[in-house]
Formats: sequence, structure tokens, C-alpha cells
Amino acid sequence: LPPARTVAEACMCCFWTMDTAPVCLDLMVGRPMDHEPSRARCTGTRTEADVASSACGRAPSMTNDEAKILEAKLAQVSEENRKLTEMIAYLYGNQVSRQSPDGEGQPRASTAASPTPPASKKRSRDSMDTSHSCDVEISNRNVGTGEAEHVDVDSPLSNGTCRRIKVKKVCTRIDPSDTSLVVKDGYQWRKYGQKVTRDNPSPRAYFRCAFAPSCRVKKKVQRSAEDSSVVE
DNA sequence: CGCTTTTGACCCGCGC
DNA sequence: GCGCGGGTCAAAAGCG
Repeated sequence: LPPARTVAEACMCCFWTMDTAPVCLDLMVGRPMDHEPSRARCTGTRTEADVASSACGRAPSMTNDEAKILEAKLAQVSEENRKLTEMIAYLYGNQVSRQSPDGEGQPRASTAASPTPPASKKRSRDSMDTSHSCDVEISNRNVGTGEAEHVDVDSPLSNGTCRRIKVKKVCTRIDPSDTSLVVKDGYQWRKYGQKVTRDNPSPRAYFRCAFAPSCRVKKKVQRSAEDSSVVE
């Protein structure tokens, strides 16, 4: 099985533009070399890790010219990553710029314990929703049997404007006897709620990204009202 | 013992 | 203004 990846990482890799296909922004600066190769495909270009791995023993016959070319590419990719980091910082309200300089888009859970005081249970919804986030829900990525449906949603921003986001709906077939509503999609989710909705006798489970407390990616999982072996 | 899940209570948007 | 219903919180319970 591939190592479990989190939605936070996926969020760093791909997010949806206002009205077009997803833009891939996998920031590999400073990351160790043991990431799976598929990660590098995301950018469509060679990553720093690729370049570095090539320079670290995988091409023993490399000439000085080749090394210089790779260095130039490395510098170019680093510059691209810097620009992308700035872009993300702008989109996320400068959250990224305050994080560790090693290029990790999301703080590790162990270090992400915010010094901010714990929010009280009675805190207003404004304090939750006015933070800067991508507000993109991703469900059941790569589950294979699912049918994806993208829905554009206008997400209000704190400055009064709206940003068009994508909500992906995916259906997949699971064991009807399985009542856990846990869909193994390769990401780490933490269940934080379950409700019975009016239009469906099956309960709806709410999951949020378990990678970092600051990651606000969420997903909802509910059995189809028509076919209990299908979850949406 | 620490992390995750469960679940009842609460918050808030929306329609009437 | 009020009630409904979806979404979220957080204490308690469960689990490894």
C-alpha cells in the first residue's frame, strides 16, 4: 500500500482556480528524497527532488556541463517554488509565509499546536469561517468506482467578495454491512461528527483533515438514499 | 496513556 | 421573530 497521504498535502499539490482546471503547486523545496515518484508528476516539470536525486549518485557519469544545466534547472525550479509560495501566501492570507522555511505547506501536527488560546465551545461561527482557507472539499480521491461531480460554490471572503470554489462529489461502492462510513481514500481523516439528515435515513459522517489542525479541508460521507451499498 | 470516535448540545443560516 | 435543519464542538467513552 502507498504511504498514507493527507489532504493537506493534496491541498498543497493541487487546488482549484476560479474557473479552470486545477493548478498543481507541489512545493518540494527542502523535502527529503524518499517521497514516492508519483508526487513529482504533479507539477508537470522536474522537481528539485528529481534534480537533486539525479545529482546524488543516479548519474555517476555526469559531466560538468550536465551538472551546470541541472544547477540552472534547480535554480529555476527554486525560483518557481518561491513564486508559488508567494501566490499561496497571498491566497491563504499569508499563512504560508509564517510557516517553516523548509517548504512544507502545512505545519506538522506535532508542531502545529497553536499558541493561540483554545477557542471556547461557544465561540461564534465567524471566528471559524473568516480564517483564510481554500474551503475545498475533496472526497474519495482515487476510489476508482466513483463518479465525480464538480459543483461551483461562491465562497464569501472576509473582505466581502466571493471566490468560486469547487466541491467534488464522488460516489463509491462499499460493503453494505459496513456502518462505519469510513472510506479508505489514502488520506488521513478524523471524524468529528455524525448527523441524520432529513432527506436520507442513513447518517452523514463529517470528516476533517487529520494532517494539521490548521488544515480545514473536510469531507462528508453518506450512504445513497437509493442504494445503501453506495456512499457519496 | 494518548489518540480517536461517539454523541448530545449548541450555533447559525434560512425560510416562513 | 421563530422554528427547522445542517454543521460543529467537546466531554465522555472506546481502543490499542
